[in-house]
Amino acid sequence: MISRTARNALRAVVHIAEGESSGPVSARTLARELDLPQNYLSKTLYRLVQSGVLRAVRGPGGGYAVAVRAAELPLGRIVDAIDPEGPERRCLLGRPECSEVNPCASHRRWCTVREAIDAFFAETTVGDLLSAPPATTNRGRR
Amino acid sequence: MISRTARNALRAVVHIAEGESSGPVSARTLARELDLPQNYLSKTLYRLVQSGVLRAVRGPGGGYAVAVRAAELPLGRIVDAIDPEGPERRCLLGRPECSEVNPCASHRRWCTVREAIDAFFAETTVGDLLSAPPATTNRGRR
DNA sequence: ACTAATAACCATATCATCATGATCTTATCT
DNA sequence: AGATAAGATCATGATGATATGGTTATTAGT
Repeated sequence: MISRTARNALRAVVHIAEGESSGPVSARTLARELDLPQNYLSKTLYRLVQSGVLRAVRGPGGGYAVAVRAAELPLGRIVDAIDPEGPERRCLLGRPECSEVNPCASHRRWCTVREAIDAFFAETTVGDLLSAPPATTNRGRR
Repeated sequence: MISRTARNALRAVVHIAEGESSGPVSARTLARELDLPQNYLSKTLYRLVQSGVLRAVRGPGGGYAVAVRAAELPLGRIVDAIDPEGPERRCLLGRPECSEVNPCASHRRWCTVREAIDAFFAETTVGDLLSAPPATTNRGRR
């Protein structure tokens, strides 16, 4: 569905957004807390910086911070920045000639599914994933 | 979404089902007509035989035939036979603790999407993909 | 029995993704 | 200016999916 790297990116951005008030989060800290290799994560974070999702602050005390308000950051924007090709756009059977004008029999039904997926990534934001950490006491946030 | 191998399997089964009346189709013929490497396809077909989707006939004049009526063969049965793990069942963020009893914020919405996908593969059959080949005259099948 | 067609199987190569380790660049602080 | 913390980048290795080539087993026809 989405690549492993993209899932890591989602986790990272959510984590960064959660610690937003305590200043930028370093790749080192992130790597430890998400249990991911630092350099691999670093590359992912860099792509997010390039695509404008994150802000990078260099030097001591630096790290990464979200560049967009979490509530206005759809998950799709993160996934698009990471997954090279985006989700498969072709016909399920790979029929090249299958399109809106000349749909194969499954095309219509498959489109419905694809639209549900697209809607999810377009409408769910990082903000939706914040807070309410299940196992934590939830003292009147917001 | 589904692996490339699974997509090849779908194409193969559809192709075999389409030529059902002319007897079994050999791997060689299939490979040529689908433009796939024969041995790779062969392995895929074998898995479909093992899972009861296809019937294999050995010896001269042999080949593969569908073992189930196309209209009663959901695409999911083919995909399941090929894709080792099946579709990702975990939380989008990979949170291990995220489940029905303790859903993360995106869980509910994501489930909706997953259900749409599951429904597609459960309800769309090979029969739905047969016939109506766009460029062919469609003389009153059924 | 022999031959040929065909599926079944095995060993290896290729390629993309994922991951690791080392090094370079930039910024802050003293 | 020098030391240090941090991001950016490069080169390489590991892993799994994909693909290839060859070998063996089974069946049909003669």
